[in-house]
Amino acid sequence: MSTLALHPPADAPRVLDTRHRLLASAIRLFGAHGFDATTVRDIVEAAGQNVSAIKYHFGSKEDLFDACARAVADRLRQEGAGALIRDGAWRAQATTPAGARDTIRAVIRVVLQDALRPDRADESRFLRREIIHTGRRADLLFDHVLGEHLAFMTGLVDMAEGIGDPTRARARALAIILQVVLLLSSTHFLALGMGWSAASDHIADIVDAVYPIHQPGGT
Amino acid sequence: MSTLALHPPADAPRVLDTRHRLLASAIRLFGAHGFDATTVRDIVEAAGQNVSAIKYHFGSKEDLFDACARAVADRLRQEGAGALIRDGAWRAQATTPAGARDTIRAVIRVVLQDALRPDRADESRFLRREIIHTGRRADLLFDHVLGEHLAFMTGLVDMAEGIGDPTRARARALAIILQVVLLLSSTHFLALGMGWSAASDHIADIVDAVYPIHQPGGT
DNA sequence: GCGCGGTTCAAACACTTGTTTGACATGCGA
DNA sequence: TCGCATGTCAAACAAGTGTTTGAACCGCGC
Repeated sequence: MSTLALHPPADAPRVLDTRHRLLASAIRLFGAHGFDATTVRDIVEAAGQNVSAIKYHFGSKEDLFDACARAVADRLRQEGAGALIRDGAWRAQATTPAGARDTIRAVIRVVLQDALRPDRADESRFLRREIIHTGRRADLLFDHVLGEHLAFMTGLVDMAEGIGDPTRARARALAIILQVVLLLSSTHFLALGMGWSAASDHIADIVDAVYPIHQPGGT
Repeated sequence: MSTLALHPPADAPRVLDTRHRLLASAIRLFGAHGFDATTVRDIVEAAGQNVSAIKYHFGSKEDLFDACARAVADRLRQEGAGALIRDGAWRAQATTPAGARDTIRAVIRVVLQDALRPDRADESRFLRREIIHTGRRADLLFDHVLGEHLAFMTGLVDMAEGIGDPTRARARALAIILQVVLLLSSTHFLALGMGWSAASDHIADIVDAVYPIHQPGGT
């Protein structure tokens, strides 16, 4: 069972364990199938709990979903790609266009690897589904997670491509991020179009597709 | 009411009219909210019909959805961007890297405009949702619509960027197509990230973001 | 042991879902 | 006009949904 993620409670009073098991199961199932297609009975069964535990601990199915969104935002911000992005080392090597280009490719690679880590896959999928599907808490996840990525990528793209115009740089950064988000999520499309069964086997290829070394302009 | 799309029946026996109204409403609602979130009562109410009309004319909700997928595939293949792509004129100007780059941008622009046409918006949204969400007939729509786009774009990208390797060119083309698909669909994300309320107002900006003139390699 | 707040449980509730039913309306040839 | 196939309709059905209920259980201070 892979429900052990999400702050494994060390001291763990019984009630906290129940809450965490419910949250982990809900994040996994909401992320995999969406809000409507996930039933509260699926969630409690996966967590080994009773239906009424949701009302008792969270209030309702919607409240549970909100708690999932907040938990995902907190975790990805503190431990996920967000933390890597805030690492100052990236900016040091992005002071020239060529350096910024290498940095963009490195960042994309790190984000891909991080999103595919088994202990982050559930939260990452939840985030992507909210973004792609415009879920009910997409705004929260954008404010707490994606917004930071977008600002960071905007600076890199501006330097790498010498854009100058902030709006254009921002749009370009958004397009790059959306590519990563969708390429990670549309596994069926990757299989149909490329014959790739798992994105994790083709991280380098995806980096090349999203931000190629050989640019349209030359070689 | 905008349910008048999709082969407005000229001769129109009563039964065909009913079928078409149901199909049009179903495509619109399935595309807007997805299979699970759309109820048969929503569909028949929008079409001004009775619940049992679905069983009588299509068999079941799933069969109705299949009919929608086939109708969307047929229409977009014959009249949508697919027909534009098969136009031989594109290839004539794509015999040099610079010409191919211009062609790619022109194709993206045409695809965007076509997808946003009021009389194609419903089918386009249905297609995008199936692709993004890996719906139950994503394979059919890929085979009949997207596959053609991918092959066409692969050739253009290969020429434009001098890639050579067919797999890399295909992956790059896939990434470009997915960008367009997602940028068209994630209106909420466009609003949060860019402050753009409607994609139709920013087609030129989106083309620049997906396939910029100024390339990473230099200005 | 006793009582009590916090927690869990099986069962039931109210509602929506896709589907089915049987009656009714319509058009058309004999 | 009759018979009949074709469409349509309101009503009901069975299953699944989120939610609520009231009793039982647990751990702890007294």
